Amino acid sequence: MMDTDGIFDDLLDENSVFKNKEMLRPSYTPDKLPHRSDQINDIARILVPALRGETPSNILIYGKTGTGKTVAAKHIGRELEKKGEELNVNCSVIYLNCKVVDTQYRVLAHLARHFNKEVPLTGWPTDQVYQEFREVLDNKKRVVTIMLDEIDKIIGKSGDDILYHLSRINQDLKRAKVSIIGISNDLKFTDILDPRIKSSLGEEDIIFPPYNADQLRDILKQRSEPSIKEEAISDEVIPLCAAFAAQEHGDARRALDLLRVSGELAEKEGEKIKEKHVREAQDKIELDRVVEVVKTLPTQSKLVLLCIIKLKQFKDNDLTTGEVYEGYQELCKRTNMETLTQRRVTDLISELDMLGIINAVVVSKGRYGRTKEISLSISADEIKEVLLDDYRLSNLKNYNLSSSNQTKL
DNA sequence: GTTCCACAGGAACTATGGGTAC
DNA sequence: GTACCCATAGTTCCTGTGGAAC
Repeated sequence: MMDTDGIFDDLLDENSVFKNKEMLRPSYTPDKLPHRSDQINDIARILVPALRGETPSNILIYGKTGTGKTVAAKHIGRELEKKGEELNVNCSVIYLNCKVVDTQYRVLAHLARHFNKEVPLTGWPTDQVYQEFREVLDNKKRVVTIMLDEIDKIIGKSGDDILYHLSRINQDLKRAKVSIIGISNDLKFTDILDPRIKSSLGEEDIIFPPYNADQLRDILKQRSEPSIKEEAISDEVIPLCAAFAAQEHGDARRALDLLRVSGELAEKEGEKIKEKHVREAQDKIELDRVVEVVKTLPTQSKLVLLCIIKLKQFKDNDLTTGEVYEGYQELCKRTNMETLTQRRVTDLISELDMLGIINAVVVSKGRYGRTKEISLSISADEIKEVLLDDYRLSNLKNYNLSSSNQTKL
């Protein structure tokens, strides 16, 4: 008999700080959305013709991540379908995330399948899928609201055509009526839209502004009451989570993540949630984000990053593009990898900068040229481990860049 | 004021691979 | 099955640039 029998019994018996952790996950849609009643009422006012069997105006919803756009849209969608059932009006809402369903063909196929029309994953001409969708949609009287989340992800990716078709589909329909809700993080995405699509799609614009710290506190209170045991949380925790998330452009998702991770850390230590757990959670979330980004970098970017980390071991002040490129060439030779041009490596450095992994500033050193000063903005040790996990880079574990390189530094 | 360095970064192009049309 | 389209990654070529040195 193994002494690990009943391991789950022990863990289940542990004092948990949570009553229902699921309510703190971003995927959970609450019944009430604090501080979004104006936006919800505006959208509802635009959609109410659907309940009378008329076509609602198309809507574009804008707002940064974590401002409640998707949650609000889904909430309204549910309410609309519920009310439609009560009133015996055939009113349906189809939600699509354009980051996942990201081509014209896939969008149309997804819509057709919603009405039980079988469409192969590939093979049909897009026009045929459109025709099939239109026919199945129009076979009875109904009002359909199509929600296209992250709509900016299909713009310019043959997505202009699908938006053009969908925004004009009502002209080809006899019984059914369609309205479109586009949801975007990018306030400027309509700038690159065809003006014809822009005018028909954006009949109504709704903006979701970022939450401030007070509003985030209300949201956290509302979610924490049913999800965290009252005696398991200190008073300062919610205001601190709200303050941290308010600094990150008022992101409610970040605030909820902070609270959930703080709870998990406190639970692991068998304590109630305190300020220190929030601060630890803040670091953990940031590190997890960076680790995730680094893991999914292309190998060449990983090599550039590893080169920067290795060079920084021997140099206190910032590195220049030239130094990094020299070191990078050496690592390429060592790993038998193809060496990219300096032009390309410059771009990779800029990309790493944009991801917040390194900090690269263009500086002029007068007669000694113009370059980028590069420093790390993350903890080198943890990221180095992640990079060396890549089998193509693993033989660089104990390799130091050549002495000629280091003496120059 | 001019020169010069060490790049930055734009533009135009090619190669490649996956999706789409027929 | 094949031709075509398009996005992405990368290259080559080029002009532009801030400021120390002269």
